[in-house]
Amino acid sequence: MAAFVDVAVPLGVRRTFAYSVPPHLQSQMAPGIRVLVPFGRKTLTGVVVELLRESPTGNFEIRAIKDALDRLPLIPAALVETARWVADRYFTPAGEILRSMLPAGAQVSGAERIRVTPGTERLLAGGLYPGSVQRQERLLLDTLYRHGPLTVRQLEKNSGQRELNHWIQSLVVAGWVRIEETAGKPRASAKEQLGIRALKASQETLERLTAGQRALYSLLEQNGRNVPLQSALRSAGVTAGVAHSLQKRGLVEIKQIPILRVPEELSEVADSAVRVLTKSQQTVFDELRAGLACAGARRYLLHGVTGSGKTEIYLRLIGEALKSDYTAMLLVPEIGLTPLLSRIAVSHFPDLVALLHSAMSLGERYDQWNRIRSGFAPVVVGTRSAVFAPLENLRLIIIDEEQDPSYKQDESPYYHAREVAWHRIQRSGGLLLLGSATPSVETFHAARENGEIVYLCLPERIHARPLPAAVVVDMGLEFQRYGKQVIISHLLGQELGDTLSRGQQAIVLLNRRGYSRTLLCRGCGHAYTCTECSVSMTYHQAEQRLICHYCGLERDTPSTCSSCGGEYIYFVGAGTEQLEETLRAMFPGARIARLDRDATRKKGTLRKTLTAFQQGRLDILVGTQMLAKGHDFPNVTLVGVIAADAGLAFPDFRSAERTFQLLTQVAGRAGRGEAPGKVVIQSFYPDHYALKFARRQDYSGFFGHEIEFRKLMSYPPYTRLIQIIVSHGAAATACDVAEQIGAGLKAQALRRDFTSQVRILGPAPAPLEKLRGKFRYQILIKAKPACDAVSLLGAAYEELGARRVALKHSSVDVDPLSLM
DNA sequence: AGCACGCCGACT
DNA sequence: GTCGGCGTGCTC
Repeated sequence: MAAFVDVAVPLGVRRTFAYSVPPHLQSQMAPGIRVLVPFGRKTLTGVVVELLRESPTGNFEIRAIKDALDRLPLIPAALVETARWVADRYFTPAGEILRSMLPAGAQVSGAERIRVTPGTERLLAGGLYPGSVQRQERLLLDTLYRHGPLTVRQLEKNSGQRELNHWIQSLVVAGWVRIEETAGKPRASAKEQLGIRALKASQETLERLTAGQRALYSLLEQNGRNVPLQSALRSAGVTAGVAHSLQKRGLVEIKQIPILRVPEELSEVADSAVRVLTKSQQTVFDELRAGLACAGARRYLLHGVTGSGKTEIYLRLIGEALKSDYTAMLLVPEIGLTPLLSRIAVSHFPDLVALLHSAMSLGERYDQWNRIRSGFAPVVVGTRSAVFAPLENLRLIIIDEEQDPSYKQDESPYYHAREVAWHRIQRSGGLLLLGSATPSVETFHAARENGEIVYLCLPERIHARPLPAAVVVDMGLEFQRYGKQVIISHLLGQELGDTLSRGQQAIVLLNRRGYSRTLLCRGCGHAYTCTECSVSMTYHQAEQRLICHYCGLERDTPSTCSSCGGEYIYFVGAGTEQLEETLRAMFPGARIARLDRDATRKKGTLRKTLTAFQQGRLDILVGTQMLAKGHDFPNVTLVGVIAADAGLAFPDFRSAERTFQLLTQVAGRAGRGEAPGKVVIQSFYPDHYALKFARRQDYSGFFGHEIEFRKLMSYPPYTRLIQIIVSHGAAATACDVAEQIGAGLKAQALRRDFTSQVRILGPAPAPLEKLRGKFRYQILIKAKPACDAVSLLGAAYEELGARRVALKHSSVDVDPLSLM
C-alpha cells in the first residue's frame, strides 16, 4: 500500500516527480507499473520508480495519478533499479532509460479532447451562439461543431489559430465546452488474425476429400501447428471456401490467433551444426561452465583471433544456461545487417530466441519484447539497447566484439552496454563474457593488469590456418619513386592483378566516403569548409556536389575559386568513389562493387552486394569500415588498405586503438578459406605503432605501447573522463556558459576537497569547434577511477541551476568513447 | 520534451 | 499601436 509514488516521466529531465495515489489504486502500486500522470497541462505515461510512505514536502502542490496502466509491473523491479543506476552513473534522465527499456510504441500518451457540451451543440445547430462569446471563441466553437471532439493540436490546425489554451480555458469555465480524457492508443500493439490448424482424421474421411481439400489438409498436417489462414490458403493454392468445408467436417480448427510479427532473420536458417571443440576451446569452455555454476558474479574476457571458434563456445554456454533454467543474452555490434552470429544463434535455439535489433519494425520489436517479458523466449540476441531486455533469472550475458563502439550510446541517454550488462550480472549473479579478437584497452587492462576480469585465450585459428602475411607500403617513398600522386601503390596493383588472374577475390578498404576529401585552390590555397561546421566538405562525384559529412549541407562545386578566382581547383585526398574509379580503370575486366554508406543507402543493396561477393559474382569489393566486420568470404586472399593512417589524424586519444582494431579486423578477412591470404597496407606514416603492430597482428605489442601512452597522458583506463560540451549559435554565449560551468565545477571540487582526485580542464574550443551552425566549447573532467566525479558534477549542476546558468546548452557524456 | 511567459523588430 | 520572433523557466 502506497499513498505516494515517485514517477519517472519520459522527458529529458534528470529528476523524478512525486504523485499521490487514489485509494483504489494504492494496492496496485509497485516499481515498474506504468501510470498516467498529469504533467503541467498534459498527461504522460510515467513509470513508478519508488513507493513513498509519506507525502513529500516541497514548494509544490502534489497531484494525483490518473490511472495505472498495468496490474503487474511491466518492467521488472530489478530493471527499474538498473534504470536508476544508469541514470545515476551516466548523469542522464531515468525516464529516458525506462523508455528505452519498453518496446518503442508501447508508450501511451494520454490525449485530451475538447468537445462542445450538448446544450451548446443544440444552440450551434440552430445557428446561434452562446451569449457573450468573443470572435476567437466563436471560431473555436464552429470548428468543434463541424469536426466533433478534437485534441488541442487538431483544433489548432483546423481553426488556423495558435495559443488556444487561454480561450479553451475560458470556454470551459463558462461551461460551453468540456475536456474529456481518452487513454490514447499505443502506436504498436498485439496483432491478431485467423489461424488454421489440422485436427486428427480417419483414413476414410481423408479419402473422400476433394483434391483442393486434400492439398490444404496435408499441408496443415505436415506443419502440425497453427498457421495464418491466409498464408496456408496461398501455399495450398485454394480459396477460403475449401478451408470452411474442412472446418465443417471437423478436420481443421480455425480461430483467432495472436500473430507474431517475426523478423525475417528469425525464419532464416543458418549453418548451426554442432562442431567438436578443439582442445583449447574445450579448456576455455570448461572454465566458463564452472564459472556459470558458481554463486556470485564473474567477468571473463575471451580473447581469440577471428576464426578461432568463439561462436561455438558462446552457443554451448547459452545451452548450459538454458539447461539450468536460466536465461541468457547475446549482444552483437550494430552494423547494417544482422550479423552472422545472430543468425547462427537463432538457428541453434529455434523458438527460444528473441531478436532485438535496431533495424526492426515497431511491431516486430513489440512482439519480440513481449515474448521475452512473458518468458517464452529465454534467449535474447540483439544490439546495444537489448541489454535492457526484461529477462528474469538472467545468469549469462555474452558481448561479442566487446570493443565495438556501437555499444556506447553517444547521445542522451548515454550509457555503455558493457557496463550496464556488468551491473545486471552483479545484481543477478552469473557470468559476463566479453569476446574479442582485439579487446578494448580498458578491458584488456582490467584482465591482464588488474585481475578484475578473468583472461581466457583462444590462441590459434581453427584448422591451424596461418594468419595472412602483411606488408606496409611507405607512400612517401612511392611518391618519390613514381612522381605523381597515386592511390594504388605499385605493389598493391601487382598483387591485385595476381589475385584476379588466380580467380580469387580482393577487398580494398579506404575509410573515407565520397570522391575526394575536399577541394583546394592551387592558386591561393583556399579550402572548401562547411559554413555550419568546422570541417572541410567532401566532394561527391555522383551528385557532383560538395557535401558536409557532419551536417549534410550541400553546395555546388565551384568551377573557379570563390576566394581568388583562380581556375585550378584540385581534389585532395581520395575517397571510395575515386578509388573505385581508379580500380575500374586499372582492371577493366574485373567485376568491382563499392560498399559504403552512400552506395548502400537503398535498402537491400548491402545484402545484395555482400551476397554477390560471397557467391563469387564480384572480384573486388571496395569500401569503408563497413566491409571490415563479421563476414566470412572464403575466396578472399588479398586485402588492401588505402590511407591506413586516415584515422590517426583525428585529434582523439583513441584514434590509435581504433586504427589498430580496424586494420586487424580487415586483415582478418584475408585467407579464411584454403588459400593463404595477403595484406597490403598503404600509409604515409609506416612507422606508426598502430600500423606496425597491426601488420604483425601483435595485440599484446600494441597494448604494451598504447597503455604507456594512456598512463603518460592520464587517459582511460588510468583516468575516468567526463566530457561536457556547451554549444550555442553565438560563440560568445557558448564560451560564457562554459566558463561558468567550469568555474562552478572547480569551486565544487575545492569545497569537497576533491582537488587531488579530479582535474578540470578547460573550457576550450572543442576539437569540432563548430557543428551544425553551433559553436562548441569543451570542459573535460579527468578523475581518478575510484572517485565519484558524477556526484561532484551533480552538486555543481544543482548550484549552477539555482544561479540561472543556462545548463540546457550543455551536454554531459560520462566515459566518452571519443572526445570529438 | 512541450508549452507558457516575456521582451524587442516589421507591419495593418 | 500590434503581431510574432525565440530566449528562458517549469512541470510533482
